[in-house]
Amino acid sequence: MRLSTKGRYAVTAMMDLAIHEPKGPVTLAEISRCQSISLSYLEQLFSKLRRENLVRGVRGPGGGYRLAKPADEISIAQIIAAVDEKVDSTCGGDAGCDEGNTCLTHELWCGLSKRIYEFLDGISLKDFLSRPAVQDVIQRQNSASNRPAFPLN
Amino acid sequence: MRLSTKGRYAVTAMMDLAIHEPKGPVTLAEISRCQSISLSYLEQLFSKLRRENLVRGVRGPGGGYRLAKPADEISIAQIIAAVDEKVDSTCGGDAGCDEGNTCLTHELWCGLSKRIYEFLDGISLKDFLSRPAVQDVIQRQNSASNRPAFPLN
DNA sequence: TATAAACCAAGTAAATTAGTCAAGTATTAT
DNA sequence: ATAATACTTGACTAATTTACTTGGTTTATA
Repeated sequence: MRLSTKGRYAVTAMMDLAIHEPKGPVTLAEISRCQSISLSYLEQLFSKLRRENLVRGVRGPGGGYRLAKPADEISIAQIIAAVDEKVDSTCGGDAGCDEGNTCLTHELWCGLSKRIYEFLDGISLKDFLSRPAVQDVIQRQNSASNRPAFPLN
Repeated sequence: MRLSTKGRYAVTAMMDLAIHEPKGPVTLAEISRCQSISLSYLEQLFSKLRRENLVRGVRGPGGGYRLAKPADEISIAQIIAAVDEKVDSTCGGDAGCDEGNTCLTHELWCGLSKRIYEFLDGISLKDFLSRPAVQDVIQRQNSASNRPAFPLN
């Protein structure tokens, strides 16, 4: 488990999708504009998210991306794991330490790493949707058309 | 909060210190050899750990590093925060999104980030010391002299 | 058919991580 | 005192990862 800006981008983008879910697909161009991330970088991230079956692309005009499953089946851990290259990390085994203490600390780290994963796996996108502030946004979007007639490009 | 190999190095090195605490100071050279991390890189990391008052250097022959406080007062979060440069990360505020949804997702991320920190702050080095496998090592080191008469350099 | 979107791939720039080198300073054993 | 040990600091380099760029191709809608 690894935690960097890359993972943050992916998670916030997924939150965006989750929030807009009732409204329909969200385009990467919108996310790019809103979150100030380059479009092509988003494309790369979403290509990985798609490969892990977390999002589904809808092609053509009016298309975009939406969640591939219900928000309560998508955990933060899944999102981060999807975009991070798995650097299998520890316990190469070739260290050759005096007393085997080496692999003891490695083992301890693995244990910690596992706990972090489990922690993040216990938090789903739906947990965010339940926040009052988010609910407000969803309400607003359902009640009125928010697409401006002349979108700024 | 950020989680990378850098933080892992710091945490495993600190585990090492905690395990050897009863025996006395641990030299960076030993950690370098055992964990296959370059000595100078360790020096950089430990310089940061010392600045945050997590370790204490003992100079002169027979010297090394030891924990600056009891193992139950040092959390994983503290260690990782010490070696990571704080990239204050989110909510630059200059994005200028249509409906303020931007800062909503940022806010959600900040909430998550805080929860991760709290989680890691709830895990102390002492938690590792309580593991049976670690206790064995400490026992072995207390009972017999482990320093070889002719250390390999 | 024109357009708006996802999709794809190769390459580049910037940032971070990791390691190296070198010249110190402090401490202790002898 | 002196030498050995070990920490301290800074500047520099290489490798890796992150982020972005460019230039396309498909696909679906209108």
